[in-house]
Amino acid sequence: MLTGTNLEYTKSYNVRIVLETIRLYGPLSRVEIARRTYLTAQTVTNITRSLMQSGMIVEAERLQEGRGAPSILLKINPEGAYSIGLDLDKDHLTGVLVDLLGTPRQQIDMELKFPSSDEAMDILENTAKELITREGVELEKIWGVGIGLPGPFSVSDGAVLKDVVTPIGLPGWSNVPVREILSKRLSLPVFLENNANAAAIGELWYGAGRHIGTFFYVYFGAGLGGGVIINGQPYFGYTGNAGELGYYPASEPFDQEQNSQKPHLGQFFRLPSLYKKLQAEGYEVSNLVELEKLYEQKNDFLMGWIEKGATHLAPLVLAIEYLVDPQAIFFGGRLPDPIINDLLEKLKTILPTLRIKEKTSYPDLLNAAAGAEAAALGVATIPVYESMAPLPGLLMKTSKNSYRSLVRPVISEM
Amino acid sequence: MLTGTNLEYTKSYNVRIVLETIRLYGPLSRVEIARRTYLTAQTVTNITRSLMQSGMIVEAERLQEGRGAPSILLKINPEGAYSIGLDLDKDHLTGVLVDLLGTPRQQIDMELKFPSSDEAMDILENTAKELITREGVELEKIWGVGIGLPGPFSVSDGAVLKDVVTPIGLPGWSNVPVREILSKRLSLPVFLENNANAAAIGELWYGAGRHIGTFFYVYFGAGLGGGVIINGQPYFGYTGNAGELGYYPASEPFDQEQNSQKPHLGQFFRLPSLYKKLQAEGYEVSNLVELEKLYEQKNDFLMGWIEKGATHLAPLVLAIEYLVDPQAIFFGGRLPDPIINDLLEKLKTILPTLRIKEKTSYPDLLNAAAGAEAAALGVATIPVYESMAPLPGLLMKTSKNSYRSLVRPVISEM
DNA sequence: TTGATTAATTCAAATATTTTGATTAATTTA
DNA sequence: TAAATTAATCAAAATATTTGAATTAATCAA
Repeated sequence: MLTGTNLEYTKSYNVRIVLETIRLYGPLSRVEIARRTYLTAQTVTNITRSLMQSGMIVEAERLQEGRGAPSILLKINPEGAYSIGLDLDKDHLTGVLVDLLGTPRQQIDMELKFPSSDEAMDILENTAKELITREGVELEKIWGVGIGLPGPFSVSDGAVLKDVVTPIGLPGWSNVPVREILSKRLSLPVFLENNANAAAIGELWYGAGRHIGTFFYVYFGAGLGGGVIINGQPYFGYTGNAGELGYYPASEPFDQEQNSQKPHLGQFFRLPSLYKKLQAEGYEVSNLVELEKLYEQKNDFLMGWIEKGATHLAPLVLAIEYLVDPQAIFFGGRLPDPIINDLLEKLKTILPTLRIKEKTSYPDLLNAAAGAEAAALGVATIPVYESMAPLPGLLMKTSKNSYRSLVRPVISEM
Repeated sequence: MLTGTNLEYTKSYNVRIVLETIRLYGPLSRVEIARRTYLTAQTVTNITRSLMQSGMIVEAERLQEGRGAPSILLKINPEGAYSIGLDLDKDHLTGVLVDLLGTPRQQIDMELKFPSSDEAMDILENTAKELITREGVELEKIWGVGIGLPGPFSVSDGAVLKDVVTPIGLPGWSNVPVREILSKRLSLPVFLENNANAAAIGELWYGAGRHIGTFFYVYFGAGLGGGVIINGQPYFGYTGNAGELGYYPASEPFDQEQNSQKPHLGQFFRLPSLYKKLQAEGYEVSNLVELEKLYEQKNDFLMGWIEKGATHLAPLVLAIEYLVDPQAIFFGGRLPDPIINDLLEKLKTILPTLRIKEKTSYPDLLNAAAGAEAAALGVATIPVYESMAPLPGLLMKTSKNSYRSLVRPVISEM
């Protein structure tokens, strides 16, 4: 898979480069795009012409500054395409329909309790269809459906593309061909991703990651997950579980129920487990709104939980710092914003006590842009990312040009 | 830095793809190269013609199998180019001159004691010149000089390209323009790299990494370092210190002298510190040969040291497994081979006790191909890598096409 | 008001590289 | 010995970018 390239591939790549430049820095004039991409103005004219014909971009106002002909600004057409994201976890489903700029147009939330794979397929299908109906958009304009599932996955054959999944967090699921089932039922391209990676991709494409190329994303879902973005590209690891820090061993057990398993970090951040502990203390908390309310009351037990969480997270954050050396570490997902912020503050005081002082800069610890629906927005960006991002693999003559295809795939003897 | 591409870039990339295909799988016929790269036979003919003219490849024997015209096999010409690697550490210098196939032609070893930057510049210059004289090769055929220094580096301005360095491990060094000084004195391109990254690049280019795209390299030098290879590309991290696990905090202090610093893993694996401990126990050991001899005697104290080392390394190896998820973790550098092997065996028994059982495959723990001179061979490959590797950045219209340039560089507002 | 200047965009031709189709050469097979 | 097969190459076609000139639309200065 060490393949050459040609003009044809060059073109499709340049189209995406132009599109991405407009998306990130637009509205921009053709000449300005040429200046930034080092393409010629003529090439940009050619490319933008076809992009306008396909409705992906539109001309905006003229910009008059100084002498000469005023430039015509180009911008992404939000209605140029749509995408659907469905984030499924042990205890809930969030579905969103977004436009080309990532703006949510429709959203559906649902409480669940460990759905079986058959139940889940029906729920996912119906939610997608309901979103499309509500927005009243024709099927051709929808680029695809991204589906988020809780990682890690048990990958039986080492396949990088996870079409058939066995999510460890969803009991009873075993080698479910999610992609095949739903793409057939919905007549749309379907992409599967673990929700931590999805949240990271969302942050990369629409959030602060637009201007940060290398970051780690710590995702609070039903448990604890992680996603890695390296040089502007999602990084999945050899088995597809890179960044999965939920099962990192901990020194003490956190969860009485799950004492069959060795103690690990994900146990601590399991929301149902936190609710149960709070209920044992006499606080009636069973959802995020109530949790945030309790936090606003500066509840002692909750404060202690956050402090303890930061203490347990710190060594792993340090390992991320030393091993991955990212520009930033984002924290996001299904915890109330103020609680994440508090956790970050506490981490920021703990980390310096652990570090051996020698570097001049350390990764920023940041609260992720999208809130509780981060994963849903994240998976919704995958079809868009797949169609729009200037993936380096596009320049090579390989048949698979997925966002999951590697820059230089593992070399195999032929 | 989101740049387009064109035919010119396409060509230089295809040239490297052909070269790399021959290097990895050669000798190969033109048609076979075409089949593997998805280029046409005609294109391969054109490219190989110019590669033969520049002396990088040569025709080998004809291969007669079955009907049709026998194919003419092509292979890398070892004498097509040479490269020099100089690995400097706190206590030694290793210099090698290698040919295009990475075969060492000349080697120089030297014991040192914390050389000042001025002393080091002289030693490096003289060693390079001596290597060239001994081999008797003309300067034009030498693609460059790679210089390995102990990481981590203090990067004052966040520059990714480390032309001016302040290695923390070499006291007295401060913002030394190593690249400028030595490229002037030697009239050759000079590349700087920390020796763990260099060893990893060496393993990638000439070792087992030829067929493993994503791996971590744990490097035993004067202290403990690490290098990361992701999808066949060296990964450096945002500050250039990715994989630097030497300063990861440890639970107990290992080194009485350095008790001013907080305890960290690098202290444990410091060779001088081990020698001192052994001497305190009454064993006269002060170099690698004597250390290996002691190991062959199954010395109790040394065995205990290895066991303890494995115990302290295990949680970090697990973090690599969870965060980076590589196909393999290599262990190499300046520890005798049998000791590394022993350490690996012990790690392999400790790790399963730490893991929460849920994955079907784990990274292979492997002894690196090159021995004590891994870092020197590694830095020697950098000029070759820079000239030959099909770096994805080559396809983009950026001025800097170094092996350190990113696939999709950090996006900056213009 | 008008012509000169400036800058954005586009048309048309040139350029460079890959691809396509045909040709030549070398070997095996019947 | 002729047909079949495969490797390698020649020559022409195809395709995208680049180059250079032309067009368009604004400002500036007399």
